[in-house]
Amino acid sequence: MSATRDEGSGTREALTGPVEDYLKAIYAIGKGTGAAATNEIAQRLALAPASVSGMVRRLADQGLLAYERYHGVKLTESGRRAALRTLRRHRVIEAYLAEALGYPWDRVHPEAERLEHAASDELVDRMAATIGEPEVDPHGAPIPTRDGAVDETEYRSLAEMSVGVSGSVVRVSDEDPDMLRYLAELAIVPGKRVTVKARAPYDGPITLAIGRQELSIGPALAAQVLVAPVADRAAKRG
Amino acid sequence: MSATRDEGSGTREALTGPVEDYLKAIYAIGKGTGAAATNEIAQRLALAPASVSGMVRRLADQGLLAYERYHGVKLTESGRRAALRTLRRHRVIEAYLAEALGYPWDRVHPEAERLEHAASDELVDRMAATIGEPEVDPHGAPIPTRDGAVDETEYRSLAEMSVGVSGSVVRVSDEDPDMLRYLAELAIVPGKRVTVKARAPYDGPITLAIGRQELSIGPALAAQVLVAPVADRAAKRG
DNA sequence: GCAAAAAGTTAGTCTGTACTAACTTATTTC
DNA sequence: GAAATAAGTTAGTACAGACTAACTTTTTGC
Repeated sequence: MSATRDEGSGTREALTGPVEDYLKAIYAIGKGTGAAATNEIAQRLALAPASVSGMVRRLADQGLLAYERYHGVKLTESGRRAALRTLRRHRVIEAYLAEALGYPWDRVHPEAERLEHAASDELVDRMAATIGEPEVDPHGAPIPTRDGAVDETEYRSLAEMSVGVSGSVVRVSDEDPDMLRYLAELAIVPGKRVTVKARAPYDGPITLAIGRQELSIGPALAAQVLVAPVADRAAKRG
Repeated sequence: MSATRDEGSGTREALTGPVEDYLKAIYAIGKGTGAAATNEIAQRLALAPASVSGMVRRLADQGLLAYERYHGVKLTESGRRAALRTLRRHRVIEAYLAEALGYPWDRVHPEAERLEHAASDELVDRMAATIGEPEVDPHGAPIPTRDGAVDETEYRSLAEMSVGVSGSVVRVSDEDPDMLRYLAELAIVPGKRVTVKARAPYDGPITLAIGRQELSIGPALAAQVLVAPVADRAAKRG
């Protein structure tokens, strides 16, 4: 607490790729406000925990994180802004690749993962404008605005819905290409209306109605599909 | 010549950004075949010559360069291929930014300079396809094909043309935004027909006819504008 | 409430890419 | 062809970001 060095001015110098990745990971874990554990960060970034300890210290020195030894980290306001800037880049790029360049939705993620560190704000804004300022990326994740506002609504997953309840798919996890292809095959994509028809005990399969189709998926998959509640008269009519 | 380590296999591992920059610079200096001097590379990349000595050694170890101490470097076949891959990325990206996203031609270069290291081959190919497989970038530089073929025609610059001769502007240097804006103002852009009307002695201004306009530019600027010869009947009719 | 397990940190090392300062080789000039 | 200059190299250092191994702190389970 001696506060000798005056860091914290550091908000304008461009961040490196790895730094942006740390901030994104911490944001994702803490959902904006919560704390992130060293091991969780390490796992998400596929790094050794020791590497995270080192980096986290540096980011705290730069005023991007609040860090207390042995007790995880939280984003500061400036860290949060930086994370959201990167998230915006990532999602705008994903949306642009899909819309303007015909990328299939299972392949936008890795490309965006690299481009997000290289694209300028101007480029990202032009991309967004070109495809009509989308509000979500191809997987349904909300795109932060230029000034760092995001919809942080928490949705429930298909795995948490009771039998008989209907909902509208709003978002699916974007990182596993195989899973995305499978979901697309099943027509489980953002915007679709689904109803939980049955749920087998002991973590068994969940049976869904989508349009006229009925199908079953495992609970692990169901947990990756986020759903918004829907006025339930539709649930009765299937 | 003991050939203990088997390098040279190294053609498939992705190259780092700095490595791609070195290869591009060496290609640009040697125009594909010639040799590049340490100091020239250093100057082009804005690095200390000592740094270049170090990197050049490593690139030679990887089989990308032929290097003889105190005597500069040359690209090997594999180095040349890598350089052309980066050059293709760069120029396709420039063309795409201008065509598809409305970037002004004086601002595509720095953006492409960063994106060229992050974009996948697939992305670059999709960009090229989307804008109709262009053969040149916005400054007139030829775009290498997927399999590494480039038009290496050497054109003469406006500074080298004799009075009375006409030509068609094929290419301008792409690195100085101010210069590009000025050239655009003067309508000296690829495709334009120009005729050298006069040339003042002692490195004085060069007077050109472009369409109905007549204007003078300094020899330094003229040297940055490459021109293809044109059947000279047009020269008389101005 | 203490031992075992889990989580986190430090210490020391490595690689890539840069730097400066000092030295060596090549080229130019008279 | 030797001295001066230019060009290029080595030696030593730095920094970012990663690693493993060994240690410390916190949490958990009985």
